[in-house]
Amino acid sequence: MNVLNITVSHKLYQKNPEETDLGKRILSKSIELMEQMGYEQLTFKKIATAIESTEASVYRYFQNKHQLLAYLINWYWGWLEVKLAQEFIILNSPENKLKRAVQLLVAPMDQDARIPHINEGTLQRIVVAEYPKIYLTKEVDVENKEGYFHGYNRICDILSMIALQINPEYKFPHSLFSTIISAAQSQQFFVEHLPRLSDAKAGCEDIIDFLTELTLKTISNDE
Amino acid sequence: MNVLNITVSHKLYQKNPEETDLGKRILSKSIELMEQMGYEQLTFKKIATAIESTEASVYRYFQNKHQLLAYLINWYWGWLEVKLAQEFIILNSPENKLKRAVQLLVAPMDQDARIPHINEGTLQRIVVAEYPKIYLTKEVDVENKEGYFHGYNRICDILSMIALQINPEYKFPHSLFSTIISAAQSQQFFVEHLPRLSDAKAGCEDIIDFLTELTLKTISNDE
DNA sequence: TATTAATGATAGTATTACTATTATATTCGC
DNA sequence: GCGAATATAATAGTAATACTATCATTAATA
Repeated sequence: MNVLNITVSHKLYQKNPEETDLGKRILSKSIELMEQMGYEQLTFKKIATAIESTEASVYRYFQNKHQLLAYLINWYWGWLEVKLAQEFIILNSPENKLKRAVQLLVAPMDQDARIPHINEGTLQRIVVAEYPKIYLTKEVDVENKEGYFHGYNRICDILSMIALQINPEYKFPHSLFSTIISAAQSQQFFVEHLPRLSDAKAGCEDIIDFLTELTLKTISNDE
Repeated sequence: MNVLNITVSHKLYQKNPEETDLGKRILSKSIELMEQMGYEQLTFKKIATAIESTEASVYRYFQNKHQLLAYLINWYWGWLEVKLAQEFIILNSPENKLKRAVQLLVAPMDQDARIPHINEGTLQRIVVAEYPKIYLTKEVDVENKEGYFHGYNRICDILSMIALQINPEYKFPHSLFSTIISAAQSQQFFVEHLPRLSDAKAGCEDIIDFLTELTLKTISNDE
């Protein structure tokens, strides 16, 4: 029994994969394969073969690979929002909340035993490696209306509100946090693959320091 | 006669498109079509038809669409480096250099009449809409060795050096400028397509203000 | 003029991204 | 326990894509 249930907009699937055993196996195997071979190389045929089902069955759950990726990524942001809410219960100052948010964005995720069909750590690596692909398309405006980017928008709103508690005069909180969140992803990628674009050493500490300092200095109102 | 010539690593083409008339027509039409229909929808067949040539001829210049995109984007960074160098001749303070760099990243580009086969403004919009696609692949490590990301690395190095003149103690200059450059692109995209992720109004002024303040506050060493 | 290089014309292949159809197995209301 | 609905499997097929290969033609060049 799932105590916790991340809800993803019904525009992001044809048939809810969380409701059936086959659906969960599709999610589980998609995450595993996408991390291994990358978005481009993954096909519905490969997923189907790996779970001993058929291409047509996978298509009943997701219109196409793009929708599947959007589903997974929205699931991730939904889950991150739940994590943030849990953490914020015991954090009082907005500074500490923002610091913790940065840590959650960058530190490797543990698997949540209540949700065995989603490996959160692997999913996080998928987000790092594939995230911009869901919005850098010509369909972005239509898909935005359908809620494809809802999860990301919400995280960005939440962190913006906290920043405004520190400095109500700050003019660009949404720009700042869309930048911070995207830098959290890309710095992880750069450390591993394009190290000249980062000063961080392997491990997440340097990235956390960089982003925390960037955030707090930027929203401070001392001149 | 080209006074100015942007050099792109020979790993980024099969046959140098700048050296022939057909090559230049391929570049020119690729830029036009990619901006119109987006990277995913573009095919070598469509380029060939549009310039009244053949698919096989386009393949003689570029191995595949990915290499073509990498070529165009490297051309853009090479060209931006030339622009920066020109501007820095008359700018003396590192602060003013960084401010001007941010403006160049975000403000729409004018067409350079000396290079009629490259529309710099259109190319800039391609970079905004497609840039992360060249490194978010499983081939990133191999392609990095082949110099696919050289142009970006160089811009990032140059700006890092300038920042260190302002504050030699700053620990994360490369991380900062890879973040700033990527934010320059993504904020332009968000303003147009995902406005909840930005506070900027249409036009480039707000984005420039946001990025300039972010940069200067972050590298300042007053606490 | 002979040679070479560049391009055009055409054809072909393997893979991908689907759609359609029918058969079988399972579940559910009654 | 039966019929109906639903989910999945099995199979086939199609249009488009991303190439590769071959050969003919044209232009440049020595």
